[in-house]
Parts: sequence; C-alpha cells; structure tokens
Amino acid sequence: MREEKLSDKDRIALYRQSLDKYKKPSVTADVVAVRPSYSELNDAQWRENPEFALQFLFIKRAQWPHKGAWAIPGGFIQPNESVEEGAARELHEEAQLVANRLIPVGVYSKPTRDMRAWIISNVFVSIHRCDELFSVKAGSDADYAKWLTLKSPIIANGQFSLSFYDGDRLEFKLTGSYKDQDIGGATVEKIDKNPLAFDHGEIIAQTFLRILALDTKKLVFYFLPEKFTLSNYIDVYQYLTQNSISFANIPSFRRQLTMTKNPILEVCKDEWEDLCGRGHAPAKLYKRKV
Amino acid sequence: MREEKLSDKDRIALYRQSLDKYKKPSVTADVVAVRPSYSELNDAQWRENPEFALQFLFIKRAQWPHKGAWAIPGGFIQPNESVEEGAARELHEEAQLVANRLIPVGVYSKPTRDMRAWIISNVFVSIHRCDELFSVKAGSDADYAKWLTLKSPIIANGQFSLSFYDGDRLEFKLTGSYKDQDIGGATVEKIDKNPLAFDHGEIIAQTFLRILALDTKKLVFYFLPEKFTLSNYIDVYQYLTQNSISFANIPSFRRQLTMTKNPILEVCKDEWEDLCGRGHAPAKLYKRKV
DNA sequence: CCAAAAGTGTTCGCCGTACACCCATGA
DNA sequence: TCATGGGTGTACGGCGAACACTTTTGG
Repeated sequence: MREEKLSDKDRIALYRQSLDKYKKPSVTADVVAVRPSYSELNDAQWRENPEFALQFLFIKRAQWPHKGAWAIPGGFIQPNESVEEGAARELHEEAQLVANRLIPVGVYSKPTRDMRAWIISNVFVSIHRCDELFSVKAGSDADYAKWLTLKSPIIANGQFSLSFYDGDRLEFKLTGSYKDQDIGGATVEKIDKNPLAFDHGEIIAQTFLRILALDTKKLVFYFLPEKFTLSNYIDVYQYLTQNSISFANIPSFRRQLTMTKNPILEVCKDEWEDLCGRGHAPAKLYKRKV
Repeated sequence: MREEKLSDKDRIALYRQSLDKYKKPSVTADVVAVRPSYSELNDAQWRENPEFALQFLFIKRAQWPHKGAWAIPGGFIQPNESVEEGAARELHEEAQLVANRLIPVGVYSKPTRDMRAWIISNVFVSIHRCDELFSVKAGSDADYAKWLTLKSPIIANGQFSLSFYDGDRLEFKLTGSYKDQDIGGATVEKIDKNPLAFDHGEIIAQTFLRILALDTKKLVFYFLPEKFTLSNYIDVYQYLTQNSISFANIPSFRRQLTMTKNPILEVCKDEWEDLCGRGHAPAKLYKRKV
C-alpha cells in the first residue's frame, strides 16, 4: 500500500481533510438542574414548612427563537472538554451552580429539533443536595434563571401531567404520554402541546421519568438535610413514588427503614432534638446509615 | 432592537454564520450488538448444547489507526437522521443487522479519545433476540465482522474481567475497575490495558455493566427462543447475574417464576414436548406470560 | 380534655431459603 | 440398577400489609 510511507501526522492531516468534506453538527451539553423545594430555607424555616417538591432550573429566553419561553441551561461544547465537563461548565456559567452528580438523560438529535441549525444536545440531570449553597444569579439583562416548582406530578397508565409553578403561579403544564419499555426504562412518547423552547418539554418529561427510575430509597437522601425525621423521609419518598405507600402502611414502612436486617437509616443517638411546636410527640432524628 | 426587522430566514442565516466560526466535532453513532451464543443453532442443535453465553459483534480494523485491533461498528451521523437512526443505519450497513432494541449506553467525548480528530461517539447497545435471523456478512476485504463470545464474565467488588473468545481461542481480555455510583448505576473507572481500538474497551465494559443493570428477569427472554425449559431460563439468568442463585435454592427460584401471584412464565400446555436424550425425566416447556 | 401526629405492638400471610424427596430416562 | 437431572413437598423465618394502640404536645 502507498499509505505505509505516511507519517502519523500526515495521516491525521489527510483524515481531517476528508472529514471536513462532510457537514458536522453543533453539539451542546444541556443540564436539567434539580433541587428540593426547601433548599433556600434554613433548618428552622424548614421545620415549620417541610412540604417537599422538586424544583427545576429554567432559563427565560430573551432572544429569538422561542423568545419568552422557558428553556434549560446549556451551550456548545468546546474542543478541549468532554460533554460532561461542558455540562458542568455551562451550569456554572449560566447559573453559578456547581454540578454535583451528573446523570445522563439522553441525546436529542432529531434533525428538526432546532430550526436554526443542526444541533445535537447531550442532556444531563444535575441533582443538587439540600445542603448545597444555592445562588442562582439574577442573570444578565438578556436571559434570567429561575427555579420552578413541580407540584404534585402525575405519572400513571402511560400518561403524565407535570405542572410547574413559580411560587403559587402556574407557569406551564406539561402533559403527554410515555411508554414503559420492556427493558431499559420508560421513555416519553408524545408531548401534547409543548410550552417550552425547542424540544425541552420532551427533555424535561424524560428527565423526570429518569429520576423516578433511580433507586428511590437512596435518592431521597439527596433531597434531605443530614438529619431528618422519618416523616420528612416519607414525605420525599411519597413525592418520588406517586404516594405509593398507603396511609395504613406507613408504620410498616418506618420499620422497614430502621428495623430490618440491613436498615438504611439510623437514629442520631447523641441528640434528641425537641421538634415541638406542632402539637404532637417529638420526633426522633435520623441520618443515613453508612 | 434592530433585530426585529429581520425575517426568520435572515436570522437563521445569521445564526449559522455565527456557528461556523466555532469548531465543530464530528459525531458518530456506534453500536454494541449483543446476541446469545446459540443464535445460529437450530432448535435441535440447541437442545443438545444449551450452554449460554453472550456474543458481541466486533469489527476487525484493516486500516490505520489501530490496524488489526477489534472495534465496534459505527460511523458518522448524517444531517437528516437522529443518532438512533444513524446507529440503526450503521449497524445495517456494516453488519446487515436490523436493530431491534437500541438502548443508550453513553456518550464518549474525551477530546483525546481519537488521535485523528475531535470525534464524539454516541453508543447504543442493540439487543438481538435468539429467534432473529443472523447473517453477518464476511465483510469487505478491508474490515470484517465477527461475533466474539464473552465467556464466564467476572464482575465483583469493583473489579471486572471479561474474556472474549472466537470459538475456543481467546481473542482478548478486558480487565479493570468499576464504581457503583450511589444513584444512576455502575460506571467503568479504569481499564487496565486496552486491547481494543480507541476507547472501545471502556465502551464494551460499560455496555456490559449497562446490560447487567437491566431488568434481568425480563432480559432473559430476549436471549431465549419462544419456548424453553426452566433449566434454559435459569442457565441464562445465572450468566446474567453472576450465578446469583445457589444450587440449593434453584427449586424455590423455579416456583418464584411460575407459582407466585404474578408469575412471569406459563407452561405451554398444548405441547409437552419430549425432551429426552439426556438421561432424565422430560422437562416442561414454558413461555413468557403476557 | 381533645385533636394531631409520632411512634409501637401484634397478627397474618406471602414468599424466599433450605433441603429432602420423587420421577423418568439412558447407559 | 444406578447416575443424572427435572420436578415436587414441606417447614421455617423475614418482612411487608394491616390496624389497633400509646405517647406527647398545643390549643
């Protein structure tokens, strides 16, 4: 073969030339940042108002296209970074958040998904713990970021309905259908009416399905402070499992967490913090068993 | 704003111009095709020799770089297709296989992963059922494809060892370490010594971890013909779960599959095929319960 | 004193564990 | 008739389901 004479450098140059003949996509790393609703409360405030919900970070678009629509943060990756690094960088640049635990959600690559150009998006979900410091910058005068609360999500029988609130005001509702794949988890099938920019509605729905597919009993810890009561744990667990535990079975569930052979919780013996103020017996504080 | 005067078409043109100033990666869709080892046997042959193992499809590289090394099939995606479509197309082009069930494995994007250029690979695993027709073309004179058998994989305590055979000949061994993420599954941490092209060693190891994380009881059906004996099922199950069922507990496992409230198997009542020839009582035939 | 909510005690039954045993066959 | 391997019987125990009950507080 004639090629044998070439140096590696030459080969690389030739190869790159051949690549440049083809159209290349632009590739982004997008992040769905998720945190518990009481992240910005201190411990005392939280004790007063421990209702749990998930919050998702959105960017309000100030530019064409989809001006005024909500979108998820993200941006083009650079030649010196992996998509994970790009995702972490974008999250930091756009929302001053430090990526804690990036979990892949999927690659969105339908040629028509962005009217502007051929853009492929790698999507990750970044799970933010309750005890992290949050400081989403108000944002430039162009786009701004905001945490929207996903209240009482409904996912059942192939249909989902996700309502996102800014405080008490409904920002948008995401409804559609999903399919339980035999193996490999559930996937979004169809979004009824996308209120978000680009295909971000599908992305958000898929992200939530992905979150629900994680190991719930462990995931709960990410949304709780270090020390918590059993009621706190159950509150989060119920949210993440569509209230899978009926009222009557909560006692068994408590035992399951603490009394079985390999309990995942243990009592904080040193302190028996008095959690009064709400007219009932004081609750024990638990922490994750290592 | 001045932009308000622009038509969408103009805006798109402007946007694309701005994009073209940045370096873009080349994006591939790669597929790890997996099938049961007895795919090319007929029913009778299979009854004689029902030992199960997974086979992975590899391409022998005939060109620089990594000439002579095994690699997984894949190629650049086109502007008119999604990465999933690209993966299916490449699998068909390179191995005449029809993608059955594409499950995402991950995105490989370390800038140094391909010495030739900035190439990002989206990897899927394609699970091929036992009853599919297989016809991997011998291949062009350049590259050729071959199914290699993963015999007695070992995955335990953060270490893995995967030996791939061509018939009885060991082709390569993949060893390294993995990490059990708290949430989101196990990930490959380090490959001891990569015998494959590019980072395909890491990809293969990660793919196998991904397969093991699927719902095993359902996954087993993908590697069995429609009708099978309980021993067949258990054979596959043991392979996929590292022989998790001890010898003594196999009777209970049988019952678990057939006698509990929601059994996943049912007897093929119509036929009680005589599975003699091996010196013991005939076995019942089962099929997946719908 | 009562309502509210945390936490405990107790019973029931499924099903996973363990192991003994039975059955049909080929050599 | 024996080894082989498929299939069944049975007893035990953990733990999830269900629900009654006790405890501590605020009003």
